[in-house]
Amino acid sequence: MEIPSKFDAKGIESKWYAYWQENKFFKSLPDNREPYTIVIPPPNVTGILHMGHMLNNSLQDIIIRRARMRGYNACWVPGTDHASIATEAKVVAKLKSEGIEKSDLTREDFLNHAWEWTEKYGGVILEQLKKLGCSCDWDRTKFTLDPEMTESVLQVFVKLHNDGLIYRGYRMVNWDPEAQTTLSDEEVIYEEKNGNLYHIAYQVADSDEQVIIATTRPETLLGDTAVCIHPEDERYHHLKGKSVRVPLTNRIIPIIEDEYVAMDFGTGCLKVTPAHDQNDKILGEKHKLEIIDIFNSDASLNENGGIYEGLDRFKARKIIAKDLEAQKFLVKVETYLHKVGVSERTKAVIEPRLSDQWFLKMKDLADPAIEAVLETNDIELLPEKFKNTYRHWMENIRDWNISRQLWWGQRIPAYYYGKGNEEYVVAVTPEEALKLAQVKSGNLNLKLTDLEQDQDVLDTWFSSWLWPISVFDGIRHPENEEIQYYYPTQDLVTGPDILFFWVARMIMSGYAFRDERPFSKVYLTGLVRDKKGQKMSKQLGNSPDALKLIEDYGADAVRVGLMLSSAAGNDLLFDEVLCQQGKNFANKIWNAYRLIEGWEINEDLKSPKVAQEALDWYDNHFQKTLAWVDENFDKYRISDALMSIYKLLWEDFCSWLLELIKPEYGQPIDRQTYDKAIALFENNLRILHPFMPFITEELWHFISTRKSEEALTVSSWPIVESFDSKQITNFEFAQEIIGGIRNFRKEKNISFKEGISLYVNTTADEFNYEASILKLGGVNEIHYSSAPDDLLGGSFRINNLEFFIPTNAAEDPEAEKAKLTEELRYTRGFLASVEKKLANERFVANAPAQVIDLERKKAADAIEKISLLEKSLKSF
RNA sequence: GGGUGUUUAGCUCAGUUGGUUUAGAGCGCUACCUUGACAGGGUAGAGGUCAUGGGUUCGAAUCCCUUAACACCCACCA
Repeated sequence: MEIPSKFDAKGIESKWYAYWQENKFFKSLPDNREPYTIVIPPPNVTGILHMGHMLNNSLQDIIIRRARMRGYNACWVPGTDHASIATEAKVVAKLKSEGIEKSDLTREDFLNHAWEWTEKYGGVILEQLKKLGCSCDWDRTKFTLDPEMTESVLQVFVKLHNDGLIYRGYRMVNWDPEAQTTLSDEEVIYEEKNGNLYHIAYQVADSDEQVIIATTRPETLLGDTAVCIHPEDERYHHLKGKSVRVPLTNRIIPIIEDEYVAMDFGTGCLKVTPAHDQNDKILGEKHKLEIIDIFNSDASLNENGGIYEGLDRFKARKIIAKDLEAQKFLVKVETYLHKVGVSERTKAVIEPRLSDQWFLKMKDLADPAIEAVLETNDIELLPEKFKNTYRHWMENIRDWNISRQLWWGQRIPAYYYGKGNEEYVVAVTPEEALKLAQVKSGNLNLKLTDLEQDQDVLDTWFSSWLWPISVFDGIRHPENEEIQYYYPTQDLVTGPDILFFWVARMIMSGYAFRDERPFSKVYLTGLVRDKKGQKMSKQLGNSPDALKLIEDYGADAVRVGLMLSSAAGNDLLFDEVLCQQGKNFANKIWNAYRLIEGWEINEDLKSPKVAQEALDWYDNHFQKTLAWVDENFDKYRISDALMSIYKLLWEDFCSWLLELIKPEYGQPIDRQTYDKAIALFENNLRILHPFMPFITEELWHFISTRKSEEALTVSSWPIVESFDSKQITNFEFAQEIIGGIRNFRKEKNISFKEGISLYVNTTADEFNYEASILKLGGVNEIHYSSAPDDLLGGSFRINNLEFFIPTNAAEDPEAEKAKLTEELRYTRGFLASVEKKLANERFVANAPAQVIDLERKKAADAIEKISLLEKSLKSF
């Protein structure tokens, strides 16, 4: 088959992906091989591929492809997440654009719209992963809202509830007024914002005196139910037991004392609004204060807002500030930099709000998860620095608010049969709930229609924390073959931003529901930033279109581009030039094969010495590199592994090996050299395949006609054999000599085509790779002796050998002399530093013998070189 | 406010338990090469007081402390 002169990535990618799929190479079923399992971090079902996904999934693909080639039963489970708040927000926005309000729809209607949306856009991202080359077992694709997945979630809820770990509580939660739902603490991001600190005067009841209170939120004074001072604050001693009048209202509220108040902040006097602040709520409980909730669910003021009812909170703040000023209650306003919590999804400012929510107790779940990561090393976090972050969060873990006031998600399986706080039951199905309710209430006449299911759904992460188990149906059927075989999985590759959201919770669920770790290694990638170091985001518009990159450069090139500088845990500064580098690399490999393929084979030729030398060296060098690559893989240093393969192919294989075995132009090659070169090239393709699956598969099939079972993707990863490092060192020396010759030619302007002679002051037996030096140095003959004194030419030195090359033209003696003088100066300086060390008695006494010997050898070599240089200089 | 991490060539980063020719790679840069697989190429070269100041040691980019800058995480200070 004729190989095209240009490598066309686009043309071959879909071809090979289809081929892999048709042959079910990515499909995995339990068998007697050892499993190697990765579950994908499920992207949002309606999401589209961005740079973070590309990085993350390229890594997973590289790891799983190598595992497959190493003979493991490799299983990469794909899927998507329903992402309740994000997806619901998108659906609400879409309906709004059509003039439909969510509040006008029934729950059922809304869910129909949501499913329609999901079916339309869902899975787009999975198709995009295929374009990237991801070798997932697509038959296993899961969605967190699949019926089996949902059932698993509900079973877990019921179990945890029955174990007393899930409870219902009237608590202060983070309320997102835009999405109209609560958020977990992790979903709130604190942003530094410039706000105002309003100093407001509260009139002391039955007195002319005022107390000044500083607040950032004047509108909440409508919900004030006390003013608090520190019991030891002498400024306010006389106010103990008195009351104040809330400005703008006629309410009289007590002055209470509590040590919670910081005397040195603001005025040392605090207004207490138990309905709208976590700490105020605690104070309120302690001092049995009234709770006045002043907000509607959209954060507009409710009937408790009096004349301000109906106003949005920010509008109300402005108007109230104005009114306070008009009525002389506003003493002063300072600008104040403080942190404001906003919703991760909607960016709306979070409102602390009291409401009934479901919580999961975390302490008991956390203990085994702490032990696994920090004590037994059952689970390894890479890079290790995340252990500290993990420890801190886990040791201070708080109960998890798992209810969301949304419709898109798993509805909480709690069924109310009465109005009382405890008049509910929890069960996976309504039928089971009914039975339980009949027993609990003692009313056997209860009917299904008497039950009312909780309106809330569960936090998305309450389904994804089961992911490694539920994708193998291990919740519903803990003994099934799949979960027994594939669980625990090997690696989890994800971003550190979801270490708490997801990773930590999966670890907890793993021990809770299977008594075993969910994975053994967590590879935390960095963020993808642009080359200026800014985080890539839609808002900034600095994120390249992932698919366009693949289109422009090819999937292999983009993968290489991403991997070239992405050490674990380090942010990746992405620049398109990296993809160009990847593309150039693909081109290089392509052309390397074109060169070999173009050689005509002559069966009668014997293989030349230079080819034997070179092939032998490369064989050894390949083994050495392979060992290094394996070592880097074991340490999850994927970019280092790639870089050594990159250099192996580009420099060692193309620039050295191929140049050495290349026959003269138009001449045929011998069979032995050709076959060996092909075999070595095949090994190159094997180790490159996980990184660049498409081009390597393409070339693999060009090399010979192969049956499907001989596809590269299911071939084998080479096994490290022993290698002769002496040979490698010897060749490196030959490379230096060749470099010296090339440098010499350049300095003296001697064309490569012009053959030269070489004199060297050593014996032939000490000289390895002679044939290679002859060929790549363009050397006609080597004389193993010093050059005759009267011969015109120039010299250079490698280690303590002196090389001399005769030239026709007389050399510029001054230049030659200057060069020698400079070399001499350097070598003397070097010798001096070594001798200084050796002269130090304590060094000789304390350093290991090896180190001292080495220093002595350095000194001896330097002395020898100095004498060479001095001798040469004398001839001027 | 607390914590963690980073700081090595123009850029992005290695530097493996302190000693391997007075620091390495890739990219970029410079010079030369219309070489027959590849100009998306070849050959060679320049470029670093290892952030700062101190300390430990025979010996420090590597260990300890100070300072500075940056990044991230956590936290209820109105």
